[in-house]
Amino acid sequence: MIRICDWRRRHMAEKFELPYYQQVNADLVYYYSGSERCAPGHSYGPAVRHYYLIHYVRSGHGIFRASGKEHTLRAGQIFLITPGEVTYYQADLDDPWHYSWVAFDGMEAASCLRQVDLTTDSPVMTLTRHVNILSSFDMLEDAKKLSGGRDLRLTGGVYIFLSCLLEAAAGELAHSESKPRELYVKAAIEFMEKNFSRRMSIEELASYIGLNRSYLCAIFKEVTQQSPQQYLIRYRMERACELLENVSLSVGDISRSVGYDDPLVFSKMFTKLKGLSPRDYRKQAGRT
DNA sequence: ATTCAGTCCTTGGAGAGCTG
DNA sequence: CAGCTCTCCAAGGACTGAAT
Repeated sequence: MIRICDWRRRHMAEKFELPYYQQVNADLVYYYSGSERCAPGHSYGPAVRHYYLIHYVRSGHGIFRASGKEHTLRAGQIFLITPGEVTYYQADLDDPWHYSWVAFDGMEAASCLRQVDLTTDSPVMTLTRHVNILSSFDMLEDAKKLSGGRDLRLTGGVYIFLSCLLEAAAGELAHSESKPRELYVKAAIEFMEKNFSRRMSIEELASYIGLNRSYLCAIFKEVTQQSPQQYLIRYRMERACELLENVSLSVGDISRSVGYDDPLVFSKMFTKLKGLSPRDYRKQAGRT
């Protein structure tokens, strides 16, 4: 869901307990963006942000400190600042960086960033392949000049920027030499955990990853000691157990919520894995 | 609504072969 | 040679219709 934002609403939101994006139910919210050719030694922090902030190094060098680690960065690299984290960054004295940034937040922000493996523990990403990151920054700059539809265009710009990152990450994945199997499996798990609530085939999963189905099954089992199907079923049943605690949902409702159109098939699978039927599970949990 | 049986479809895994 | 695709086939999961 896209909602229009402006500084007034954000200001009002800060008066309440929930973050702004949660109050407006927004998946992604644009905060600000820009770019700068830094002077030698120019620095920021140590400081804390309450939103996500991504910098893309266009040229030059600099350092980024977060979570007790220092990263030396060069052109083509990205660094992420996560909400609540104390960070510090500084341009190189001899070859100061020129970078662009975009700040955003929202309920889907963390999920999107996880998909490209940008997290608090892994805040740096190197882009070795050509991507449209620069044009997405240009688009954000153009959007700022609009008189009508500015906020919508800026929010769209955040989506485009993140899609460029995903595109880049996919390119890195395809060309990565560091344990690509684990990366494929990780991507497969993320796909399953996002789509478990609908009908999904392993063929579709393999197609999404860009691998042959048989080969994906082989490496998935090699890494996780279980097949993709087994992983998906177990994940669905764990989610079903959580849903069974909500007595207002029927077994049929839960069945459909975890990707089984047919409650009978769901019940059979649940009984097989958990040793008792969904109804008995709910009874045993004392939630009848 | 539930159960059952028959059928169809999907999956996992093995092995051969291709490619850079 | 590693990484991957393609093909094949057995097993079992999913679906459907009939019976209760």
